[in-house]
Parts: sequence; C-alpha cells; structure tokens
Amino acid sequence: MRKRMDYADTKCEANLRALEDALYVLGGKWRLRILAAMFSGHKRFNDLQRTIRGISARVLSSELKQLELNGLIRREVHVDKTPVVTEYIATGYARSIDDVIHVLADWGQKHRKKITSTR
Amino acid sequence: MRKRMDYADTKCEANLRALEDALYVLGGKWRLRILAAMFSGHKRFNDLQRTIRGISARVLSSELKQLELNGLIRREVHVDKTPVVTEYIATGYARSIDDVIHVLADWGQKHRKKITSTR
DNA sequence: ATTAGTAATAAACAAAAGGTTAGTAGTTAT
DNA sequence: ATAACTACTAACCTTTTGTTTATTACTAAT
Repeated sequence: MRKRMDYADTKCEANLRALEDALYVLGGKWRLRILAAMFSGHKRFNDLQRTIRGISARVLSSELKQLELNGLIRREVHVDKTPVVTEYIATGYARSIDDVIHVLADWGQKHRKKITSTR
Repeated sequence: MRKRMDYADTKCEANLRALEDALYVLGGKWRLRILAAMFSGHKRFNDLQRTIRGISARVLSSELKQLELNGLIRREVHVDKTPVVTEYIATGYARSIDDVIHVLADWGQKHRKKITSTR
C-alpha cells in the first residue's frame, strides 16, 4: 500500500528541509551564542571567550572560521595596533539572524519562568 | 584593572542565559525536527522515523524521552488497537515552539535562496 | 510459510564534537 | 625579571552522538 502524498506532506517536507538548512549553518552548541555575543558588541577573540562561558579557544577558533565561511562574520586584523588586534564583525547578512536569536531567547526566558515556578 | 559592568553587558548576559536555556531544551541535531514533524501531523514512531530522514530508531527513541521529560510531548498508548499503537502528541506548551521553528525555517529558506543564487 | 508492519531496546562499535594542556612571539605593565 | 595580554594552534584525550544489527511478540496480508 502506498500512501498518497498530500499537501500537508509536501508542506511538511519543505518545512523540514528549510529547518535543516538553517540548523546546518546555525546549529551546534556554540554558533548562536557567538553571534548573540557579537550582536551585543563583543568583537575580539579573548573578549568573546570571556563572554561566552565554557567555550574553549580551540572551539571558538574553529566556529569563527565556519561563521566566516558562511558569510556571517568578517575578520579584520589591525596590524597597526600593538599587540596586533583582530576583530570579528558581524556582516549585514548576519543581522537576519537577530530574529532567530530573539525568538529563542524569549522562549528560553518563558521556559525558565515555567520550570522555576512549578517546582 | 576591573571593567565596569554596564547596561549592555547585563543585557548581554541575560540574553545569553535565556538563549542557553532554550538551547538546552531545543538544541541538538534532532529535537526541533521531531517537533516540526509532529506539528505537521506525524504522531507515530515509525511514521516519525520515515518522515525525519536520517534518524535512527535508537536516537528517535531517546529524543522522544527527553521531549517527554521536558513536558513538550505526551505519550499515548492505545492498548485496544491491534497491533498496539503508540502516539506521541505535542502538548499545548509545545505550541510555543511554533514560532521558533517558523523563524528558523524562514531563515533557512532565505539562506538557501542566497547561496543558490550566488553560485 | 514467508514477509511486513506495530514499537521499541540492547550490544557493539564508529564518528563527531568538544575539552585540556601547553606553546608561539612580541609588548607592556609591575 | 616576571607576569600578563594579544590571538591563536597542535596534540591528545574524553564525551556525546549516532549507526548497525539483532531481538522481542503479536498480527495481517501474500
């Protein structure tokens, strides 16, 4: 028996694909956190590492590379300064992720209220 | 030298904490996909496994348990049916995740358009 | 009689993600 | 002189996540 493929299925598949595309770029433990910290004005490597508690230099470094590859951030090295200072700047494109972060943060806040009130 | 803790930092920390709370419950490769599939009407174990391509029974099983523990889904066993049928139902609370999924899926769609157009 | 579908779970293993420690090389503050 | 800061990176190890295969026990269709 073959199931008919109705509108709901098609919509569901498209939806799942879009979700997967997003998670491919934004998923993982750290990427959204890094972007959130950057949106709050943190730009430098050690600054980011201090702000995002728990992240190691190794992971921060490799995640920043991925974000750069995906066009979400830009790396700016200031050779003139001493010591040489590197800044990571969110691109204009990355601003489209603001919504994602806000919706998630709102949910997280609601969820914390829920679990702290019920126990 | 101690940095002063200004409003931006406080806001950033609160934001990051909320984001972390959300990711604790919704993060990982599969949870949002499972919820998205359930919101599209898929309820049964094998149905979910077929819909969410790539997930193994073991992982689906353990993720469903976590979602249940977090109050996002409910497990309903219909002993009367034969063979016994189990349904996983999104709770009312889980509906609050609709927003998250939509925003992410929208972003994923935009992103796909962007990368398929530029190459 | 065999195959397939119902919903899982266990064991054994592989792969991916992440953490820890130590180190680079130059500068500046104590 | 020593410590700390700049921005990383390599090597190694642990943890998490996921895969594959087999198994449960019953039913229904071929």
